[in-house]
Amino acid sequence: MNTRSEIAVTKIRHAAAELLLADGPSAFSIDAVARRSGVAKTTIYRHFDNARELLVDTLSATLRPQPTPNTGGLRSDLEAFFQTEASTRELDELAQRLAGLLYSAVNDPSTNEVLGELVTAYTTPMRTIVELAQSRGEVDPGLDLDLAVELIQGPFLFGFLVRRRTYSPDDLATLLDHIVAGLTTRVAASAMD
Amino acid sequence: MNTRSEIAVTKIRHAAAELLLADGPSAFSIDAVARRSGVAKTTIYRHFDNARELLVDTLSATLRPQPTPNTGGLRSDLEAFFQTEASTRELDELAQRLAGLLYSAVNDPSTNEVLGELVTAYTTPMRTIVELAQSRGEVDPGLDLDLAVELIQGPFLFGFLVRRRTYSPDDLATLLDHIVAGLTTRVAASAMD
Amino acid sequence: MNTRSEIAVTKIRHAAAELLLADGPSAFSIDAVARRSGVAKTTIYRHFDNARELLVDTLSATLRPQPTPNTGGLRSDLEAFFQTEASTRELDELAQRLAGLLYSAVNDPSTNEVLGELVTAYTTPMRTIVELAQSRGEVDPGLDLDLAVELIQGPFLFGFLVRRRTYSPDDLATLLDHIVAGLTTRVAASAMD
Amino acid sequence: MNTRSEIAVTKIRHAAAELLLADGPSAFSIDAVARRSGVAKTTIYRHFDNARELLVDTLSATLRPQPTPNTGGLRSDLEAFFQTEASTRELDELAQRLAGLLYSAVNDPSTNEVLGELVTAYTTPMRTIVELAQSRGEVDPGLDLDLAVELIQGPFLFGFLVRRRTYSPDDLATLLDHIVAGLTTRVAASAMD
DNA sequence: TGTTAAGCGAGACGGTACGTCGCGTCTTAAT
DNA sequence: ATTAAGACGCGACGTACCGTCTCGCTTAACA
Repeated sequence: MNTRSEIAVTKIRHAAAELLLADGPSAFSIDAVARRSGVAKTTIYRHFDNARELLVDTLSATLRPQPTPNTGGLRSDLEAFFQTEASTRELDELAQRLAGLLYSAVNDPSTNEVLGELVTAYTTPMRTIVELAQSRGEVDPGLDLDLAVELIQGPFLFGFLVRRRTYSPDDLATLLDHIVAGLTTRVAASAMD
Repeated sequence: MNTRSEIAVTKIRHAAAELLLADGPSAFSIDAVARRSGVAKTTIYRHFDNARELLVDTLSATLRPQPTPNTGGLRSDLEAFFQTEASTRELDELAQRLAGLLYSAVNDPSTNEVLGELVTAYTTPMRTIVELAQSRGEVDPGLDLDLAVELIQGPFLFGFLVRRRTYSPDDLATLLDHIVAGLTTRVAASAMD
Repeated sequence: MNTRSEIAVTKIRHAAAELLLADGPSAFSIDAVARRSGVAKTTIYRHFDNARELLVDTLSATLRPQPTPNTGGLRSDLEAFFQTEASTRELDELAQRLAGLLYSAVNDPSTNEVLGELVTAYTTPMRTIVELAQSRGEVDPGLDLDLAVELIQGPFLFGFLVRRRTYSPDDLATLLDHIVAGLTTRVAASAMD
Repeated sequence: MNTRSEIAVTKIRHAAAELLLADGPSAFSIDAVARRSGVAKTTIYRHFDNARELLVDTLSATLRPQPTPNTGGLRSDLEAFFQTEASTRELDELAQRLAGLLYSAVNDPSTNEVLGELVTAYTTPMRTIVELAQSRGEVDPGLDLDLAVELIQGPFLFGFLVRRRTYSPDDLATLLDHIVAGLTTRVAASAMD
């Protein structure tokens, strides 16, 4: 398909992504995208309701899910997952995009829906890792997958987004050790509380 | 002290907080603050370098650290900490402020410093909780406090900021169970990696 | 043509002229013109580079050249010209506009060009009067037209702008008598100096 | 007298004159004068009611009257007067100051009074020149001195302020020839008109 | 010789205008 | 019917200057 619309939208998306990644979110504006893409502002607004929507579209386009490792063990799956992750050097850009997305989502319900879909897509590999561990008996099959994802991803999110830190291999190992220990420990029925 | 400056700054801060909490961050602007506070725009700029700075000032003013519980055990300390936290209903506002802060910090170095101080202030109670647990022998005294904080706070941050969820008492208990299990498990020297 | 631009520019010019004539130049500002005209400030700046340019545009729009009398004689031509002129009661306003224009021109090169064009337009009738007198033999055909204009208009400019005076018919007659006498006298070759 | 007030006023005047002459009227402001003079803004306002007053004070301080030549003849007196004048290269600055003064006077009655005094002071030499010519019989003793001054100074004012031109010696001679011719011609009783 | 009041510096205040940028809407003409 | 081109109203941005207003500190003159 090469309709005029599609060509225009493609140009818009390219220009938007370039602006966002090269010059940061403060350089991102409909006017700037129009200038850079050569597409008229009117046309942009025909395809994106407002600036936030284009921003979110662009942000989410740059957040690509990880592949799902399958090494046969929880600990090594997680290592594989986060090592790939940790090898990325565009952590700063990623943080910018993620923060922008969270900020938009928190202030705008429709963006929040987009975020929901993105989170689903993004956490699917992790859910699969946990499900495999559960089927292997490493993890309590009764453990809610959402909770598991939070237990695993949460510490990294905190370090990444709040502390803006990176992990040394030692730190990464320690973190994973404790996360895996927490996950694999069978826990007393919490209904006692 | 009741100098003219201090009166003006107080008025500015009040108006800024009102605007931010009542009408959301999109209603926040220097002009709006000037109008609402009755303080001249010039005066605002005399005390705050730019709009972002006033925004960050306002956001951080509304993020108040938790008290540090001391119940004699890690698990019960955490319960106390998060139950207080969880009982709050202004989670949405808190999320907005936090996301705004993270978003600003990620795009502006000077804001990032402010965030750093805030994080320090905010995580101090949690560090104390962990230190007490270490002195009691519940937690490995060799565990880095930053990592510990990430292991504890991370899952909640993920749930809170990314998933925008609240926890049922059961979920909360399960989460704490696994977190505590992870923390209290002595872990083999990670130098093996 | 009734394009949007032209409508806007017309509104701007009207409001600017009203402000300038009614409340004086100190009441003239882009913001005030925007308020009164109902045209957005942005739009004003789209058509006028800055406040001074709009001011000069407005000042010059209100300076309209005189018609050229042709009575058959220099003296009576001048009488006709200045009687029309002298009958005007908006001398004060005219002085304001003229002084504003001179002041702007003297401090800004681009305004000076505008002034040059205005002066050309404004002195054309007088040049014609002199040329006719030269063709009739009343005035030395070798006399530079610029000098002639200065000789004629200069005294009135001085009285009008510096002295802020008006002329009684007697005074006017005396002035014209001497001016005409000066012009019609054949003068020795000035190369003697 | 070297009271504190006088020292302050002197500093203010110096700074004001420097600013006005060096950087032009657009650089002239109370704040700038305060900065440059080291005198507090408060003190400036204690001695000058407002910015315009200080501006006019400064402008008039830089306009110094010419000496009165006395060569024994009208034509040579005028030559002497205007040659001195014409030799000055600060014509541009003079034009700026004069235009500023006229502009202020035309828009503010109290400034207009100041202008009146300045004009009187400035035209006194010319009045004296004419009076001498009248006593010599060169000029009609019945000619009003104000009119005479306008006839003489007017053409130069026009050329100077409106045309921003300078005169070649030839042009100057021609101008003076015609002016003198106009002045020395006995004119029929103008009551005929 | 002290005391007191005027004048001073320092600088914040409310206010208005400046000129710029981005938003989202609208109109016109070309494709 | 869709697009390009670009003006429009709106409103925030951050800056400069206006003239006013405390404040203490310093002088000078008076008691």
